[in-house]
Amino acid sequence: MRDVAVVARVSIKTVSNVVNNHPHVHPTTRSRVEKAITELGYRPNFSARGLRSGRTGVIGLAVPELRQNYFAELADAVIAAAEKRSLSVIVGQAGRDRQHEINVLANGLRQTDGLLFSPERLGTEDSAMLDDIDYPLVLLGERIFGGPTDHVTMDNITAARAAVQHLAEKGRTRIAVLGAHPDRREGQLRAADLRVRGYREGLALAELPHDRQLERAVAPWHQEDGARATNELLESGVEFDAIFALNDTLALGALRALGRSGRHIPDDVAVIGFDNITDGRFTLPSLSTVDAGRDEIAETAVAMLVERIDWGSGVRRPPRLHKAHFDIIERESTGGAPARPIDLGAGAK
Amino acid sequence: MRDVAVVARVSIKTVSNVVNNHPHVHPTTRSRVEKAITELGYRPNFSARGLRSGRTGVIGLAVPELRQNYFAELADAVIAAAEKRSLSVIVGQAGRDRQHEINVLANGLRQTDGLLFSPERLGTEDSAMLDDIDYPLVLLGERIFGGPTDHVTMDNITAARAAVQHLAEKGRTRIAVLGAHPDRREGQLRAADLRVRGYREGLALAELPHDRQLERAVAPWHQEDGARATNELLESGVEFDAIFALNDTLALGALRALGRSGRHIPDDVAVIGFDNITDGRFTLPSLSTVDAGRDEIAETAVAMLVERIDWGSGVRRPPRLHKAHFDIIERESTGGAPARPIDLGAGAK
DNA sequence: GTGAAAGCGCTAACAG
DNA sequence: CTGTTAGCGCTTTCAC
Repeated sequence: MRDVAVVARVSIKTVSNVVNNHPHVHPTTRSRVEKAITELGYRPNFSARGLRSGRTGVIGLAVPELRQNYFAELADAVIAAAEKRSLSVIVGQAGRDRQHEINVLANGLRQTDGLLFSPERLGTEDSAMLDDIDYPLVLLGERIFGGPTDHVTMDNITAARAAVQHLAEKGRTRIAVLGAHPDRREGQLRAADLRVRGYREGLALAELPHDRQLERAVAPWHQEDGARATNELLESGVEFDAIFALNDTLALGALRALGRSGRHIPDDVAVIGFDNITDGRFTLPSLSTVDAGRDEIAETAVAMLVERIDWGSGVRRPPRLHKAHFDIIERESTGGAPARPIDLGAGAK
Repeated sequence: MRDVAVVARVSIKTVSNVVNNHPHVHPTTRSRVEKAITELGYRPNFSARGLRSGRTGVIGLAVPELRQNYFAELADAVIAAAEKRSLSVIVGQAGRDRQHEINVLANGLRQTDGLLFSPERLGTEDSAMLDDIDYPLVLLGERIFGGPTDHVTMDNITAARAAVQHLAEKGRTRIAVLGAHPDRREGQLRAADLRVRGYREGLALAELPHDRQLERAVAPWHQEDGARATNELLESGVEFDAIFALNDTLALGALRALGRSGRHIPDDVAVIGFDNITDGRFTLPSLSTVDAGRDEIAETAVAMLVERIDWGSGVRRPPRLHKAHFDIIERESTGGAPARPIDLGAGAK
């Protein structure tokens, strides 16, 4: 910067003004400085800028694993939302073990102004940690009650209820659920627990009996786990005519297992997932699902985080909760018609 | 840091030594400093450290779009490889338009020590840009000849040839290829162009005729594009008994379109993709594919980038090229047996 | 409109 | 083993 100043025969301050698009710089001076900048190939040092301003212009996003399509799409949306605000995003994967998540939550991601955190293994028992957080934080996807932290999530219970109701309206009476958490304890509020609760409420509303055998614990929520759980369900001999998978990835596994077992979807078994990942549009049959408002979640979360950052650590602000809208997307796996024109195969009857 | 020093009654330097795990610090002093650190909740400022050292400890990864599963899995692998070296990763999505890619390439990602760049829209005509790059850069996934830049890629031609040979060995003679680049010009070396070249070579080796009508231009490489192209192929009336999709995502779209048209896979049409994304293991039928060595690519690329960073901008080092190993993965879509035990459905015949 | 000087938090160099 | 000093590149006063 000093070199630029020398070449342009101005002071360092003026160079700074030009770089930061400050008003009140004489056009002639400005162009002279700009010329010097290109000439010397000058590029501002953001570390230094950050040192001065206390801001890095970078936010962190911690997800369990990017290879789960939902989180990849979420990251996509978060990065896009951040870019609109000239922020970049450091992405961390913390879901592989609990300790890793604890470390991330305790320290944030280095070099960032704040963190969007989507926990996988932390639960209500860890909510005490939240009191010690001294950096801007917004939690995604789950509600840990009583915490002092902003949350962006959706109404898991109501959405799950709606999914079950959708199946019930299709005349299904033996609805299995895939993805309950293996060690379910009272008071937990993981997405899995909330959705199972919604499932039960949905059954009750539809006046369907609740059969424990139809509640299948599955973790993690990968495709192979969905396939395995479906196979177990088939082998168990329990009757069922629908599956509600607690996320789309599980549902894709279920689709495969059902297909291989010779079951017809949706005639023998209807399937609905949760998340509305892109893949679900192009399976055969295409996958009905709950659209969980991913883009709204990303946009809101980034906006909230930016506000927290701008407020600084001075005033304590009350925690906020945003619940994104959801939608039931009916596709072929629950009897919906194929979408036109793209995913309707030629010659389809 | 000064506060910590005061509380621990040592100098700032000693605090620094403790924080950086320097040797030659008296255990007593160390513990006193550590106590002060927790007491005050001190956390080092990485901007300042970066300012001093000229390093940020952050690398950039620019991919076209994270929502394409291949890139999500690549990002996953890159982040994991970076974490092993205590680096974090800023992920940018630059593939939406060409100008965006040019900007990223020209400037790198701010706040980073170097960039891993997987271009989507840039081609050989842009290779001149590479001469002006003044930061550590490693290109992923495509070879732009003659550049001064490190590349990590795979042998697209040979791999594509092997895929075609695999189909030929299965007795297929009318092999369509999905995903050729729409404006194909000579001298281009995009993955699409190289793979088409491999396709042609594979046909020649198998002594199969080359039919231009079986070469389908498709862009971008999303599932819907694969489905659409397959429908067009079906409607065109051209005979074919196999599809080689230039990536798995296209192949998934093809699987759906073929299924809806009533074609049986692999009996009527065999399908092979490219990339070995996780989804391909759980479709019905599961998808044969070319494993493109994603993890090897990520690991090598990060290692190369770290070397470039360590070398500094002083000496000009010659560009390096690493080609990852590839494998043909035979699954059901080309007649392979289902994998045991997970994705074999119960009751499968 | 522009310049001069101070200082953000840290580490490297050197001294003790 | 520990302390002192200087300076990384930038922005922010405050003068002019």
